[in-house]
Amino acid sequence: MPNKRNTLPRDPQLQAVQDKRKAILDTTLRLITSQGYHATPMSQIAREAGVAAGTIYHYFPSKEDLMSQLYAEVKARMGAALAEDSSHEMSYKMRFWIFWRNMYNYLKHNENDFWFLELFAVSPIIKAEDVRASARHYQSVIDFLAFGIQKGILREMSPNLMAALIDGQIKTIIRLEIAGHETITDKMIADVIQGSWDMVRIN
Amino acid sequence: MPNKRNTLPRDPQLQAVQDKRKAILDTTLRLITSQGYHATPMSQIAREAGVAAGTIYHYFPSKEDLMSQLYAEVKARMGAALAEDSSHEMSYKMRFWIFWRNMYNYLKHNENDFWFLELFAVSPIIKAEDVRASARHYQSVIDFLAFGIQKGILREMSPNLMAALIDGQIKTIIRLEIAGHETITDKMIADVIQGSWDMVRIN
DNA sequence: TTTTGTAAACCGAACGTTCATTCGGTCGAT
DNA sequence: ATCGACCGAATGAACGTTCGGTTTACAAAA
Repeated sequence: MPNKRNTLPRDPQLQAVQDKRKAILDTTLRLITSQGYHATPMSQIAREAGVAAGTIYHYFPSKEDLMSQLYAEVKARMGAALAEDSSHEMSYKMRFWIFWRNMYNYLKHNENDFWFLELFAVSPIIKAEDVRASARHYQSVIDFLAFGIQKGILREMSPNLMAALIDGQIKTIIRLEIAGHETITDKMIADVIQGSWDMVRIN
Repeated sequence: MPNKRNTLPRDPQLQAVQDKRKAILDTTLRLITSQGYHATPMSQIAREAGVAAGTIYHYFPSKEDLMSQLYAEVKARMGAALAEDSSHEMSYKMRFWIFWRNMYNYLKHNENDFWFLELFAVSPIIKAEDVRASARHYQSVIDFLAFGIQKGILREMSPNLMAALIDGQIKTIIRLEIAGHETITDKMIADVIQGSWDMVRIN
């Protein structure tokens, strides 16, 4: 592969470029989740990210596109977190349990990511196309559920429906936990995991 | 009770007043759910509701307050729908089933209400105070679940957690159904109800 | 090594638009 | 004659985006 285009740029410059871009994305995530979309002006993002307003437009063509790219990054981060510590050598139930815990732990310890996804799951700002494009990060989970059905471990049910139901349960308990109206004990978490499992497995 | 203040105003006038207020609320609900908050100007609400912009401010002090009042009305509507056709003479499981179906049917046949609640459940526009104030409409459900626990029918679990989990499951399946990516059969609905029931009952 | 060329990164004041809200006034009912 | 309902043009603030100019990075030329 003598193709020169594959040569990586020098480190310091790449780093600097990523720093600004990252600062903008991080600041946007923080402000949007605490203030909402329409209450977060570009000028504030610029100020708190330590860049000029015009600089944002060097990296992102518009506010809307900034949101789309941020959405994609957050989705990718969570997709990566999902697969951790899972191996094909474990029992099926064990792998199910690990997927569940990975998603739960990730969302619980990344509240901004959680709220951002919640906000934009229902918002007309993120286009259906962006949502579809990000779905690929979760294909491994869908495949895992389909495999379980095929092996006769899980009930005959659409894997997408299954995934959505489990996703809903995890997000429900995290919402309660973050809201703080309810103290969530480890036993409650265990109960909900067991509930998820009982919901999809063949009895 | 000779108190004159309890006398109802004459019908035609009251009707007229309610018509404008209702037209504003209905139009707001329709536009917000299809366009989002920040993309729905007061001028458009006024135009499509058939009133002048200034008139909205005769009924609502601000856009934000208009949202709060609309939120309260939608919550109250759904709370009322929940209790229908339920009677203390039925079996516990039957009443559980009816609550579930009532909420499911209501949200499925009132998509605008559903999306509005979804939008504002996570939006900073609706204040925590409004959310808390609307919770009373669902007290009957919480009481019903607490009663089931006390009778030894349901698992020892916080009724609020139970209610949130079931609420989450209903909304999850409706989201899938409205999105249309997944064809939801009656059997799938029955499966999910059964799943909800298995999740909370003592086996 | 030093100078020069140049293109990308960056800045922030300025622009044009849009929006929530106001207000002076009209209308209709009593 | 009075008062609340209602109107819609006007207002002023806030916003997303643009743009002319400055700085920085780096390599080719001297």
